[in-house]
Amino acid sequence: MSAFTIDQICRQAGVSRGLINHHFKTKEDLLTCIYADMTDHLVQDSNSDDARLQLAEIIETSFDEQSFNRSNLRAWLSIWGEVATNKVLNSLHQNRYRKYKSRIANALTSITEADRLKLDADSVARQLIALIDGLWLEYCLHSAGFSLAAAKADCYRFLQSHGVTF
Amino acid sequence: MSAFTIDQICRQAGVSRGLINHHFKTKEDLLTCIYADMTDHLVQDSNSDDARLQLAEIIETSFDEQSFNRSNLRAWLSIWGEVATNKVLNSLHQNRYRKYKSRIANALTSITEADRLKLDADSVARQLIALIDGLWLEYCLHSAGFSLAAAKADCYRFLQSHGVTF
DNA sequence: AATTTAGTTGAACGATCGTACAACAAGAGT
DNA sequence: ACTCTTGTTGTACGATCGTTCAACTAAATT
Repeated sequence: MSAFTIDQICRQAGVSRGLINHHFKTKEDLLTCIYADMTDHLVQDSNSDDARLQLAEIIETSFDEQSFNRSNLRAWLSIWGEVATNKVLNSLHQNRYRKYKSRIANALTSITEADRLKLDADSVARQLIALIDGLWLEYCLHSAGFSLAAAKADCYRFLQSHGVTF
Repeated sequence: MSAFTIDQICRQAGVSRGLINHHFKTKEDLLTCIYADMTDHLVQDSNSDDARLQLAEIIETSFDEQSFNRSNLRAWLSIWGEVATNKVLNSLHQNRYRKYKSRIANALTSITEADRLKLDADSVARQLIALIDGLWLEYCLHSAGFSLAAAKADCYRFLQSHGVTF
C-alpha cells in the first residue's frame, strides 16, 4: 500500500537498490540516519541569542515547505513505527526529545522571567512540541483547507496566549 | 518491520486469515472500518449538555487507556498512510475532522460567550486537536517518562489558559 | 428432510519486501 | 604498473505481503 520502501526511495532518488544497501547496513540504519538528519536542527544550538528568535526559528523550520513537505509523511510514519519497537531508535528519540524540550523550556523561561510572568515552562514546552507535531500531521493528511501559514499562525497564537509576544 | 498486517491481526485476534477477508473486502475496507470505529465517539453528539463536560469528555476518551493504548499506534500509522493517498479514506477523514473541530469550537464559544471572553474558537479548536494528537503520539513513542495523566493535564492547562475553567 | 446462507478455515497465487552478493568502474596510494 | 578502497549496478533469494478460492461447518429457511 505505497509504503516507505527501499525500492521507492531508489526510484525517486534515481539510484540503484544496491547503492543504498552499500551506504546503509540495514533499513534500521537507514531510518536512524534519516531521523537524525531530519531532527538535527531541533537540537542544535541556535544562531541567535534572542530567546524569541529561537522559538520563531523552531516554528519556521518546523513548517518549512522544503524540508517538511507532505512527501516526508511516509518516512515519518515508518520512523515512528520503528521508534515504538526498536531500542536503538527509541533511545535516540528520547534523547532528542529531551534536548528539544529543554531548548524550548529554557527559551520560555528566559522570556517570561524577564517579563515577570509565571509559567510552567516544562508543560508549555511539551504542549508546543505536541502542537507542532499535531498540526504538521493534520496538514499532511489534508489535501486542502489546511495551509502551512495557518498552522504557523496557530503556533504563534499559542505562544502569545502565554505572554510570549513577537 | 513489524507493520500493521492482516497476518498479525489474525494472530492477535486468534482467527484465520480467510475470516478477515470474508468480512472485509480489501485491506482498504478494513482500515476504513477501523478508522470509523475508532473515531465514532469524536463526532457523535455528547451525552451532556454542559459544554465544559463535553470538552472534558473528549479529553478523557482521547487518553483512555482502554481504547487508545500504545498497541493502537501501528493501526494509526497505517491509517494515516492511507488517508494521505486513498481518496475514500481521505474524504472520510476530512469530514470527520470538520465535525470534530466544529463540536469543539461550538463548546468553546458557548463557554467563553457566557463568560464575556473573546477567543478565536476555530483556531483554539484546531490547536486542541493538534495538541491531543501530538501528545498521544509522543506518549506512544515514549516507553517511559510520558504518562497519560501528564498528557491529560497538559490539555486541561491549555484550555485554562484560554479561560475555560473546570 | 432438503436447501440455502453465513461463518470459518487453510492453502495457493503473484507481487513486493529487505537483504546478500557477484561484478564492474574509477581513483588513490604505493 | 599494481593494489586497494570506494562507489555503483543488477540479480537472486527467502520471507512476507494482500488477495483469491475451494472446502467445510452449522445455523436458518423452506
